[in-house]
Amino acid sequence: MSTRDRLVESTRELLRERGYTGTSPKAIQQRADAGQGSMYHHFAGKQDLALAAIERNNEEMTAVAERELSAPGTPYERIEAWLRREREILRGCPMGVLAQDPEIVGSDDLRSPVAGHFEWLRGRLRDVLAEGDLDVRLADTLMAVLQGGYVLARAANDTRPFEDAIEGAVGLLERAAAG
Amino acid sequence: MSTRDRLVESTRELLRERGYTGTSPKAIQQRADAGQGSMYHHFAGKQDLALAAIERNNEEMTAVAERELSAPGTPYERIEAWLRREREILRGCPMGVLAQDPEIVGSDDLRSPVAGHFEWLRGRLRDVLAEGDLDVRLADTLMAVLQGGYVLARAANDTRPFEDAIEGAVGLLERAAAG
DNA sequence: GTCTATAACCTGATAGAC
DNA sequence: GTCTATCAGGTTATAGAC
Repeated sequence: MSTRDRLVESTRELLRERGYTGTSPKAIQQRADAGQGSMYHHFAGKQDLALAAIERNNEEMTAVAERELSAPGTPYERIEAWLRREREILRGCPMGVLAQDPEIVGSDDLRSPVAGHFEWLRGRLRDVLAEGDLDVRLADTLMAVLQGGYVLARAANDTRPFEDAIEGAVGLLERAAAG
Repeated sequence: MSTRDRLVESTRELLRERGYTGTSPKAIQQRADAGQGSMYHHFAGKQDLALAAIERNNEEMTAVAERELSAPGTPYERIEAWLRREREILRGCPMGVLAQDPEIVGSDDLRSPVAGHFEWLRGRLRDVLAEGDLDVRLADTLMAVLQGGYVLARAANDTRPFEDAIEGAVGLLERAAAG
């Protein structure tokens, strides 16, 4: 792995663990085993590093969700599979934690790529919901259950609130899909 | 307002605007128009200030939710009223933003009071759901829709995802309450 | 209760040698 | 590409005078 790649991977890990505000260039360098000069050779600074990390997150997360949402099965089944996918709940959602960081929310340059991922997902979910004759506004409801589930689980330091939130949503959706 | 009270109110504002990690004692002093020595006379440090701010948030938010959930009306109507209450969406939930801050999640001293608020709300919602013969796990689902709605809205810098998430949830809940 | 001084370290970078 | 030196300012306090 190149120094550049190690810097990006270290940034991704640290952004998820500590958020943008809580992540320093120094910590990134240490985790990547790269020097100060090396880091500033490859990237213009902290924001530039974060943008590269967000782009990688976006690529990976989009690929995973697309696989589930375009799999064989009914619209309900595909959405259920996406909702129930195993997640590292207490580590937080790699994109969601960024969407909550005040410094990211306050900067259009940093916020836009995060917003872009959620826009893509919203659109993709709406397609599948429409295919199943379901209310397309449920795209936001279901995405919110996931993001809020992370919030509640991390507050409780327990995965249970996340799991209950998902099961409750699956139950309601099943009813709507059947009806 | 006493210096002490101004310090607590300034801390509440800053925690909501910038999170725990992004809030410095210096910024609190400046907003409260209090000196360094004054702040350290009233509080042991940043964490102590945050604990006082979280406690005030808890008192206020508990009172507001309790009013809605114990109002006259059917269980469905009371939950709908709570879900649809007007909120300052793009400022984020005062408790939710704390539940997402890595430094808070990583410290039991800071996380516990935040967790306590959500536990209270979960219990109160379960009471109302049970009264309406609804699945009590929906307490977490509905709380998650709210928290996740904030996340999506702030990512988009637009209240629409929050509003759609809530409307979708109200629709599903109405169906379940009718069924 | 409030003030100023001091501390030791971190922050996010820039400069220029190698 | 990577290194070390340097920088102005912030961070989270503690100490002791007033």
